[in-house]
Amino acid sequence: MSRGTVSRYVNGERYVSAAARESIEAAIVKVGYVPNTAARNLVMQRSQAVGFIVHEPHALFVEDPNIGEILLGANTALSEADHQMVVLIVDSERDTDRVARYLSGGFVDGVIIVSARANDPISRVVERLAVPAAYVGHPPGASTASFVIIDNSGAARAITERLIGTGRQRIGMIAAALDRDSGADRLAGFTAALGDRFDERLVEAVPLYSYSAGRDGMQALLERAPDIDGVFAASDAVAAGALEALRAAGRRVPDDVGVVGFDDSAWAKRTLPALSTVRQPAAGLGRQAALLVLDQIRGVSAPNEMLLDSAIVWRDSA
Amino acid sequence: MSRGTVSRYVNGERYVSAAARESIEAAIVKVGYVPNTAARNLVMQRSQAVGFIVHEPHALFVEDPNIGEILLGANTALSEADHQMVVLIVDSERDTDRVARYLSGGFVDGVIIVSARANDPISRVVERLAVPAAYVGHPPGASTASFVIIDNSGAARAITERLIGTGRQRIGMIAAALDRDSGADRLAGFTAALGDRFDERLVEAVPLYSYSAGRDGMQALLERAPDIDGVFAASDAVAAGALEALRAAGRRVPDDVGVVGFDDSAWAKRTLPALSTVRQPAAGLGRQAALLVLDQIRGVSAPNEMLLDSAIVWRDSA
DNA sequence: TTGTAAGCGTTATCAT
DNA sequence: ATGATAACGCTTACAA
Repeated sequence: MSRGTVSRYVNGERYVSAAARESIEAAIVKVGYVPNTAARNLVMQRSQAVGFIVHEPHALFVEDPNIGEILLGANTALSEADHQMVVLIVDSERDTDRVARYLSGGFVDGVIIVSARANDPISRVVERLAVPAAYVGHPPGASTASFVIIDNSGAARAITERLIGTGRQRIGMIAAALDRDSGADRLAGFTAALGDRFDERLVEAVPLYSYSAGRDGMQALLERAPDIDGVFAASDAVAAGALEALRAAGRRVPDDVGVVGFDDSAWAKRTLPALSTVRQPAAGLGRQAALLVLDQIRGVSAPNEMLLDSAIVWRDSA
Repeated sequence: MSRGTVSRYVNGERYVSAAARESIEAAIVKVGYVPNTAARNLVMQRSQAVGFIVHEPHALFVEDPNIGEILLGANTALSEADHQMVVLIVDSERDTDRVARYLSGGFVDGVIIVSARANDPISRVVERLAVPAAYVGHPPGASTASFVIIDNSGAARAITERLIGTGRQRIGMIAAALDRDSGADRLAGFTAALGDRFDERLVEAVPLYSYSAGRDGMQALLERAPDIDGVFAASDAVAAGALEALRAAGRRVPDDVGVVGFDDSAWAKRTLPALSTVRQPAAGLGRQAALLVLDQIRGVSAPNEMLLDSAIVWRDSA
């Protein structure tokens, strides 16, 4: 039998006689044949794989439960579409170059990108190669890629308003990651909610959505404005850190100061007191991003955008 | 110029004249040429990529900081060796099959496997294909692969002994993941440390290294043995859950009951009180696993094993 | 120093 | 229903 026949058999096409089928099966076990997908990809010009690019600062990747959730959501959707998700971690300059080469190598038919920053080299490569792409969050620059977002600004505004509603007078914010749209938008929502009452001395900007940044930020806020009685932390991890600083300073939560977070991640239910926060559909973000790339890969649709709902969860911290 | 010359230029070999170099460079920018790595791999028979296979129950992948740390450690080492790390997530039956196909496709030159369970289909594929492999933890079955471990049993024994040393009389354990070597070994160490004083009614087995499993396990233990005054939780997440149950039951930690964990993950420093625990060199495990596969890929050495040190960290919970 | 040509393991298009 | 044969985009002798 010829390679052609074997190929047909392996791909389950019709027109393979029982006799051929049998001898092929025998040969396969005898030789221990496994199809070489790389060769197939070369001729097929597709890989049935989608990259998931994570470009987070070290600490955050480890402690942010959101990204794990997004990852799993994306994997589920890709798996259902019989695509392999390969996650690529960008943790250094070298990584950037290598990942760029990987993408041009035709190893993936599309990519999902989380937390890209303005002027991200990876984004530029993706755009130049015209690889189907979907961002979780706003794409940097004037990209033509798809993206999924939540209304960070609106949600921040809503939760701040509820904080106001509980009678807090001196409300501050620990703003994080202002170089990303999510961070900037949350601050914008906070500002909008406060209106006239906004006092810039009550906002402390920290670099990362991290526990330690939250602790430090709260400390700074307490020094600058000891009369603070409410704080919106840009994420649950930040809020958890703030809680520690508050505790160290002898302030009771929510009695002396109310605090609210953002994400409804694993942190939220496990801090003491449990956090009032914004629920973010992390797995849904991943899933939708996956569906958006798949659409582009299939040529079904042009790049598209999508807004997912978030909701306020009221617990004990405010 | 011919393909051959271009190939030589691209791979930075010698014997390329200045004239040729120039016209090639011009052509490259003009056409926007990017090498197709898939084609190169096909002829070279290697991919310069190493798979990192994660096969964790859903919840754990999201909330276990260890795995993130291992991932990052491995990525650093692979990156230094100019290899692309691709992480493959196994979260369903379909995933298993797809990942197996991916491996046979020649997309990776080797694999790092975390938390494989006995009789793992992925492990069988890896073995059959004779892909260079390194496990973090003991490989299941009589594998010929490399692996990196810590002395789970010895560390468990040591921390239990220190718990005894603080005068606790009724010491129990929340044992987790007994179907994995790490879980089983920690229980063995605990048992050994207690010797005659071991009371099987004081150990509660839970399925996962998770917060909720810890909460439930502690509850069960409190019901069965209200006089318990010390507990070794199989991981920090489990310990954190146990702390919640203890708090709910009105027990003070460490006054009424001392608790110790395992891992020294992000949990440990952030629970109240902070956890006494075993420090596990998570990033180091990842790094060493990477080096072990790289060695095999280069044919430098046969499969090998490696033991990394752990240490006890004494904080406030016991 | 450069060009030529074989070959990597598949799929796809033809004849047969 | 099956066998040739030409791609796919690259590396690598070997010849020029």
